[in-house]
Amino acid sequence: MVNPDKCHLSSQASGILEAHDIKPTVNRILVVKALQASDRPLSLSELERKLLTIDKSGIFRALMLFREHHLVHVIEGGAEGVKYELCHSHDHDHDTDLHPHFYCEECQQTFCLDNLELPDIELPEGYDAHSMNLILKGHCPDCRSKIKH
Amino acid sequence: MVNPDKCHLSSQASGILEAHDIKPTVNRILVVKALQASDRPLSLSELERKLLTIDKSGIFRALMLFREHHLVHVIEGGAEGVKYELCHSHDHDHDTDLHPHFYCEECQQTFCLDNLELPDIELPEGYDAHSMNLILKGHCPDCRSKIKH
DNA sequence: GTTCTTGCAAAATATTTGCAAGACG
DNA sequence: CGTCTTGCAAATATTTTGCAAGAAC
Repeated sequence: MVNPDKCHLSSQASGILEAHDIKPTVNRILVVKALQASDRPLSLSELERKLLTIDKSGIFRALMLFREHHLVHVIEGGAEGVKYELCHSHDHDHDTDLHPHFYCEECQQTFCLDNLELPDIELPEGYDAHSMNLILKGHCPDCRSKIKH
Repeated sequence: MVNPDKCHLSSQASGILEAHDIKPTVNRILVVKALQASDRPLSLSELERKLLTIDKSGIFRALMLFREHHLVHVIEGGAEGVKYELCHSHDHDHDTDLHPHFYCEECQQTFCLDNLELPDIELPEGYDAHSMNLILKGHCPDCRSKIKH
């Protein structure tokens, strides 16, 4: 659970990192800010393009660390490999704010459908799930209107 | 829609291929049979390991062709990249038999939950989806019992 | 003979690690 | 000083393509 003492700094990147028990180094702060600045999940290579001062291995290691500490979660599917997105929940031990995503096959962007809930799936006896990855594919509103006209 | 004339051979791999308007070559038949023999989706490298006589590029090209002709669909997420699964529907122009999958983080296998339906997601205005990829992650019944004891 | 299919090699992508130098405390 | 972090280079892994030889029709 979240420790309230750790939260009052959360709007700053370094505060977020500390709240997740991650030492806030310069590079890590930049990675968090890049993720904060985006309204959609970003792949490693997208982050590389935005963070020219950091080597990709550094970005990668930051993301792995963030994932362990439940500061980012991972979205698979769509294309261009795995994408990363900041967790917005205040639960620092689990990924509780997962939501569906939409991958546009035209512009190849992944959108968060964060006002939609993940469905409740009744698993067969014996299965034990702790997370869900749901991606819809098709055309986003922008591309759809461009194609029409 | 399906042409009934094309269907009476469908239990044979070559019949399935023809029903999907794919010329049944030796290699393609082998790929179809490998997929038929599996109760779960297979990745390209898993197919490579099963089909030692065919080069991976050949398997890859067969799968791409099958995908275009809606003979396989693609499951993303889990790990070890993309997996392929035979379509079982008789609709040769769309993927209509999609279902959720379960990825076991212990044995790293992907299971079909083909008795479960994909949920109905109410997309926001403007989005237009034609397919859905839903993967649950956790532990499968086998691994779960092994871990317990 | 023309088109289709295949294997091989290699390119293109993506992910991950080793290691030594430097920063931090 | 000892530990943690970083950049660089390189190893892995995965997917995809070019091309020429051979098969199919």
